[in-house]
Amino acid sequence: MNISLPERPSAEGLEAKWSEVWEKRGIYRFDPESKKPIFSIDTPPPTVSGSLHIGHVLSYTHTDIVARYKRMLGHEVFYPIGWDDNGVPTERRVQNYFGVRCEPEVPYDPNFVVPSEPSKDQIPISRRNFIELCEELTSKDELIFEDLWRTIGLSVDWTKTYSTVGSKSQKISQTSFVRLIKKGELYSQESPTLWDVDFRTAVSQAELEDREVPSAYHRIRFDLKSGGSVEIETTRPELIPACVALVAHPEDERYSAHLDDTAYSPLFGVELPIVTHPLADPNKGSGIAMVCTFGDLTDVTWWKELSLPIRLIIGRDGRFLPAIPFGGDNWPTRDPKAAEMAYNEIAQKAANGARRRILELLTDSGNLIGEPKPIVHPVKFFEKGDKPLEIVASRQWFIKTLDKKPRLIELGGHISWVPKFMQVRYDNWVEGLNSDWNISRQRFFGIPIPIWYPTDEVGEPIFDQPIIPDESLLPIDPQSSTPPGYQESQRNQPLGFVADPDVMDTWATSSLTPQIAGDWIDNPELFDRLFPMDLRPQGQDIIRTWLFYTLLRSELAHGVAPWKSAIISGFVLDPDRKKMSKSKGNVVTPLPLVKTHGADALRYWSAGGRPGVDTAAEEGQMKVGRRLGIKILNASRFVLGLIQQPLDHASPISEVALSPIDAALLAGLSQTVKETTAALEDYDHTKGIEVAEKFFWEFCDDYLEFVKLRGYGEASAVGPQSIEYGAAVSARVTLLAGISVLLRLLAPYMPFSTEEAWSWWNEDSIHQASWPKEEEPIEVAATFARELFGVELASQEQRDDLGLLDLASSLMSQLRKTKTEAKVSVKTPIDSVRIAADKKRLAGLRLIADDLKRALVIDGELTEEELAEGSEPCATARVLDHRS
RNA sequence: GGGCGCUUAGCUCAGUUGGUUAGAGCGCAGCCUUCACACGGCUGAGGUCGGCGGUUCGAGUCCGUUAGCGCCCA
Repeated sequence: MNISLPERPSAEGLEAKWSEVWEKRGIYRFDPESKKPIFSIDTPPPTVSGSLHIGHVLSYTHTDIVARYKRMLGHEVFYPIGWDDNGVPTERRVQNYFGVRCEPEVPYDPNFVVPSEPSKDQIPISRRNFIELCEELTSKDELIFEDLWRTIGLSVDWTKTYSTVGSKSQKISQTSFVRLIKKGELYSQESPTLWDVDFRTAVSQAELEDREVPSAYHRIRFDLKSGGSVEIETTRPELIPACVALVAHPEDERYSAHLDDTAYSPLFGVELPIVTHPLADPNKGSGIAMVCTFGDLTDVTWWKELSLPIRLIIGRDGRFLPAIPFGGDNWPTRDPKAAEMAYNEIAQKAANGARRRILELLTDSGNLIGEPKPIVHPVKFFEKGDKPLEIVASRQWFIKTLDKKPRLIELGGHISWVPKFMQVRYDNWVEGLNSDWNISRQRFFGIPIPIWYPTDEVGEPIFDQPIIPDESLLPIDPQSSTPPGYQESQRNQPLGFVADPDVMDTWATSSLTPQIAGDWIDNPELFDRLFPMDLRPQGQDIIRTWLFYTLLRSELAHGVAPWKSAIISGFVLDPDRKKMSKSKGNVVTPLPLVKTHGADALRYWSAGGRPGVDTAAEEGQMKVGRRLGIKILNASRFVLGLIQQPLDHASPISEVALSPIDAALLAGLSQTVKETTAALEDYDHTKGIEVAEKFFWEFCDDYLEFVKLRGYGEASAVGPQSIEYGAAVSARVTLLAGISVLLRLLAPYMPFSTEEAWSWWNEDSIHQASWPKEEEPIEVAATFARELFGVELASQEQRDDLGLLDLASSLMSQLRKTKTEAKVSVKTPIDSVRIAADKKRLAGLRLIADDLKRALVIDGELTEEELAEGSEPCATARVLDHRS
């Protein structure tokens, strides 16, 4: 054994030193040729255009702890990482960062240079220029993330990094798209679609959020053909021109007489049937409501189930259309002229402006009854948007989802959820699904939908005959490649073709991370060995998106759940346990913290966060982690330094008896191995470090102090007793076994300080060392005895039948207290100790008395008193105070 | 409105199948210049486990109810 110790151990600079060495040696690289069992991890690709915050450290560290543990356990660990740089967040960041915006009509400018300062008015640039800027910025952002990951010591295989817009992702995503069409699981349809008017794109159910918004009920009178009138209440009077019917509950007798009647919309005079539907709430307002196309999702339901006509008045920019053909087939009205005049007042206006004007007109016409009733109600927003969603009719691609709800819930049950209750979130989400998954996005930076459409004689696309590329052609961008059988000159021409202009929803690609990372298309043999993957770690906020969609795609492509286990992390809260948000300005960024406390310290804090439990970003915990790291270095240095001390023995000796307290320590160590391992097997990393750390501190504070003088042997400067060679060997090999095992137990948590300490006496990385087994402490001690001292251990048992560890701790603590109370140093000798304990403990005492005397400098007599069985041991002592 | 989680020492949390005096770390106080560590060590003071009711020989732990906080869904 070659021991090489630093003068003074330091926790500074370990991150840079070791991450470089690890990378150079490639110790985290996945070896597809390996015969070891594979452990595969489907890591979350972070959105690199988002800001880096401490939450990233928490969950990624949890995953890394698992990866390191499994690696030491003897698995070939598949642990890649990706970047999710696809989609709206990146586009928005590029717009703000460079001061540009994408205008697809603008021609490509190969010489375009962004201004040094982002201009206030966004410069319109071509789609291609825009995408180039997206690529430029994301690759910069990726480096920032990668740097953090390396600094906190994630043991990912950096040769396997992917991006969700990269060509491999594009190939896999488009291949899946094409296969789903062929399987009949993907269809396109012109249908009402939730629409963000600012981003001008469709959004899916998973991207919605309800926000409480102030509004008001307006009571409005509709005339009836038969004479008389009915009154409805609405929060959106501006949609009156889009009204297609009035609806009441089937059992509401107030309106049953009117069912054959026709109503006229105020101002526009459009003829409206009066219909019934169970969703009409008799207790809401007047009990009768107007159905518009479309004000909300209930309107969509009524429109669909009651086969009502469609009257669209809001365009994709959120403004009212310039003109409506009143009096035509679709807009029968008793007064087309008046309708047109009224509509001209709101044409081209946005929703709020139109509402104000309509209310004025209704007041003038006498159709507005009473005062508006202010309310606050939930309104659907795109989670990244600022304006309420509108519903427009447009053509979109959908993945069939609703018909799979029972199967998806069943598959959720095949996954082991950590913690278990997170499964409920998933179940609730699936049960509440109300639409198929719309994956078309009218955006620019993303994976193109790989479809063209033939055009008819006037150049209109024939949507129900999409031109689907052969898989072998993928990946493609239909905007720049020509479909088979066509010339490029036929693009956008009558009897030619057009490309589908849209890109896919980000989730439509990132739901394929197991397939992308595992090289599904190009390396199916490897993919089969990796999939289903062992572990999916992720945040609770994306159960309905990333987790759900990945499960859906796995079912569609493979018919199984994509992972064996899913570990769901909680949120990181600020130090005051408030949710972090940019607007509150309480976002904690990780880099300054790594700088101050070190990577192991941040990891230690992370390890304290249990799965599914929100965790506060507490610097206090990081300081504790820092201290643990330093303790690991110092304790290791001390033990190794002790081993290096010469140890003389008079006559050759071939066998050494393990001292009872040493056997007890090894027994405790074995128990610690057992408990730490069990915790990690359960993905309970918090329990794991708790157990290992507790024993480590006891090892340092009690055991080490207890036996260190014995370990010095005759070289000991303190204590009058002569120490046998064998007793010194016993202490030394036990101490060394202690750090050997404890360093390894702590290695997944504290990779830098354990590696540093390990490197002083080992050639290989601790992260490639074997995870300790329960029987290992004694075995390691025996090996050290043989290798370092040429002796065999007489007894090969690790046992603590008499509770010697506890007894030693308890007696030391009591005697230290005596010295503390006497206000003397620990070195001050003690005279006349009297120890009262039960029979068993007194027997134990005799086995450790010599160490006790040495450790606490007991000069005088040690007397015993026997107590009843079960009594706590009690030490009374007198200090020889030389100062008095 | 429905669902899930949380409520234990000043702070952050642990408490396995209900079983004697409820644990840890931080912080705090006091002590110790101890030859691994002052980026340290030792010792100590802090809580009737949110409220109420019940089951039980016995409840932090089980049941009911209520309040507060957080999250998810509508």
